[in-house]
Amino acid sequence: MPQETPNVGVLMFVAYREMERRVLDAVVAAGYDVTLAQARIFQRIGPDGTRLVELADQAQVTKQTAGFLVDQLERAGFVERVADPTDGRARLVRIAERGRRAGEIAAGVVAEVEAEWVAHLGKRRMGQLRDTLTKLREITDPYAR
Amino acid sequence: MPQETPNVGVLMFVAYREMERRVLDAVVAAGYDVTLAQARIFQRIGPDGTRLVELADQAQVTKQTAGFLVDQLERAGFVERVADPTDGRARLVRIAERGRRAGEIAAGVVAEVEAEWVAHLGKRRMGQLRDTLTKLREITDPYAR
DNA sequence: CTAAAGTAGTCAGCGTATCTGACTTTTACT
DNA sequence: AGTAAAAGTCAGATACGCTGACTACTTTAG
Repeated sequence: MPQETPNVGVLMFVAYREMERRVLDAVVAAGYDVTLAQARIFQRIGPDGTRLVELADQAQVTKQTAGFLVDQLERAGFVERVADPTDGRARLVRIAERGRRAGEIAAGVVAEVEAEWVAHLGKRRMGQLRDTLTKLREITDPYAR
Repeated sequence: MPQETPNVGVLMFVAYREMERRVLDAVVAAGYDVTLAQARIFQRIGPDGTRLVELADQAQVTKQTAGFLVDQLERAGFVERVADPTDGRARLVRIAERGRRAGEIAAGVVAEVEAEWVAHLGKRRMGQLRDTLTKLREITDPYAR
């Protein structure tokens, strides 16, 4: 679909990609050696831990892939696996201390990039953008929390 | 960066991913066997053909990776390589007949998904979204055409 | 007008990410 | 109790993407 005026999806991709690149670069530069795929999984872990299959669904990869990435994150000390008290089959992937520190750096960069966007778009349009995307999520994200 | 209220980047990713998945599924279902990575390159090819390095830059992969994917697209008959008349070092990747047909299917699905978004958001907000993202592209896409 | 520097693209080798399919263990339903 | 479903793992295969090194052509500077 070659086009001079990219569709809305592509426009979102471009901006997203910029955010992702900036965040990952900063986290890696801070000495937390994490890959893009690992970060995409890590990002989805909830405050009380999340099951592997849920992470897989949300990141849109198979559970095998998610398991593979969680293995790496665990070996690097970013996450830990604990038994799920409510279901003997399941285990919860939880953010560990080192992961928390890396997450804080990431959050800082996210705030920084968003501030740049506000500076370029203006506060009003940035607010609209966030609201519209949140609304759009209702029909595009089956795993909306 | 686990969070209940995802940042704007993640929100864009979710919607983008939905669009991408829908388009790719439709194209593959129509018998055009193309992978995600191939589609991301293909999508960037301009109407008069585009150089490999440009495709690589825009898709944010190395030129080797882009070359690898263009090889596959060429073998499958989606694109063709022609010499660049203005520069003997370069060749232009151009969309071939089969690619054009696949691109038409993709464009149809894009229109369909966008129509769903308009139905959910309203015409006004969809217009704002497009405008805002286009504006945002000024600072997030160094390769904006 | 030639030497140096830069750009387009390819080749080779490697590691990461992702998939499909098959299996184990534990729930949940009837 | 007995079967179906769900969570997770194991094994094997493929696709993707990277770095480094190379060739060929073009541009620039002296």
